[in-house]
Amino acid sequence: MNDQPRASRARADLARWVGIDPSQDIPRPPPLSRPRIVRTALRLVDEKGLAALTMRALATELDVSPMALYNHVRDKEELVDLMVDLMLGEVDTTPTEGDWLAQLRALVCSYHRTLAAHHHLARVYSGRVRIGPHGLRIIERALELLLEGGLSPAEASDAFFALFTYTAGFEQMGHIAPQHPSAPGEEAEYYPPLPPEQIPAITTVGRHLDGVHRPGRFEYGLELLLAGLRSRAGSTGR
Amino acid sequence: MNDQPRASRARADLARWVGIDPSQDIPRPPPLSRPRIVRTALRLVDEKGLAALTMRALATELDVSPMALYNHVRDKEELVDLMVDLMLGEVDTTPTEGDWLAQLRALVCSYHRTLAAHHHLARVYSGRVRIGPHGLRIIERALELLLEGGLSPAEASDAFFALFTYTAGFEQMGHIAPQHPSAPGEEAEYYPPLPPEQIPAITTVGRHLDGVHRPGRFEYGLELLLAGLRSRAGSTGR
DNA sequence: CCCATCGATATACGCTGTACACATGACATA
DNA sequence: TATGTCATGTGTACAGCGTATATCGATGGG
Repeated sequence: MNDQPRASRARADLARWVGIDPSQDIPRPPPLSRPRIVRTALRLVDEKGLAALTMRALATELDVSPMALYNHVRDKEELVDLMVDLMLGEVDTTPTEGDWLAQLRALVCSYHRTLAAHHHLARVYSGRVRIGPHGLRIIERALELLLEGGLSPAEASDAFFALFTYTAGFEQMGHIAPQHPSAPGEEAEYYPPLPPEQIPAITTVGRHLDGVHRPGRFEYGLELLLAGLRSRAGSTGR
Repeated sequence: MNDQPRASRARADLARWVGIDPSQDIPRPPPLSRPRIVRTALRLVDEKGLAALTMRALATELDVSPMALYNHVRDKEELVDLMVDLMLGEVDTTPTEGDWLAQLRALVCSYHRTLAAHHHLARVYSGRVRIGPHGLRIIERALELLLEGGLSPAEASDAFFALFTYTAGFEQMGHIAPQHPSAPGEEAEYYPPLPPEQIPAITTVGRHLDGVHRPGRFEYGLELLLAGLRSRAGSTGR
């Protein structure tokens, strides 16, 4: 005996245990592969947060030994890069109707929606990440539209950064809770709360500050940027 | 013997070793305190990067046992929050000359310069961080100026987020190196490089894409946002 | 003078990423 | 059919992490 791989033997044992014929094929999990690893990792992070992404936890999820992952992925950093590019594959870059500005708005909104859908991963998404094919496709599309709008290459580059760093930064910024957390006294405060008269503007704005994710808040900043771009599009650029 | 604390005994031993009178006072390190811990941690991160911030390394830097830190700081997360607020203390919020837009520009630029000066820490700076007194002061000043500009509380809040998430996102975004890293072949590529004809817009823009930190790039996006705000300032808001 | 208290220490635990040596099963070749 | 070869999965081990816990030592008040 002992002539079976561990996994299939375990599956047969399980079959015997629950009382079904172990010789009949228990549906075996699909073989380990780079895409399956990355997909599973992304699902794991989406569901349980970034801290839950552990090589051990991921291996368990895939019913495999931790070190097996390293046959397909150099290290955890590469895994994260691949996850980011997988996520970016969800951004819709197909041309839509409308002028270049409308299409740019659609592109950036799709980018934003994608980051929001994977906000745990978005929090780690920064320039450190290697650009993959999907990221490249997004950049290509954005620059194409900016050039179509008449911007010079230098200005198109600046505009691209403005749009996409705003979007990434927006999704990274969490909740603002300057004073009392929702359950007062539950978490001890590092800082003594300030009386309202010392922060009149904050007091005036009040609840409007709560939460980045108020609907329309992202679009507000985006429209500011796009309006600026429209007004510059005709001019000669730098 | 053994009636001296370890540190001072070690200092006396050192004095004897180098041949000076151990009874005369070797300048003793300042006592451990919360501000000193946070200052040292910030210096450590600035010099060696975020990964170098280890409770053990920080303790060594302070010539103290690792666990001693926990008498002054709840855990590493609180330490980072305190570091962020210490950093934000460098942002200049004093009123300057000029109208509200000019002052807002000055404020955001100071914020940006501060983040750039501590770019390692800036990379971790996100909304998860508790807002401390210095952060609060910056928010207060920004909202004050936006309200002075005639924006409604709701719009002032949106504008605040637009400006500061753009800035934070900008500083978080690192270098873009979609194709070959500077030393080709040095790092293995995850992704096969694409031929230029598949990415014409990127090819056209070319070297302008390199690096977020091109001088003036941050200001370009900032001016887009400010121009949008100016044009909205007169209107009734939402 | 003694004891309480508070800060620093030493030790230890569970967790992480991953290096290394080995096992195994599939396949090319003879 | 027998035999290497090689890719892929396993088991073990290690250094380093944050930090819980117990202990120790100096110091200030009764």
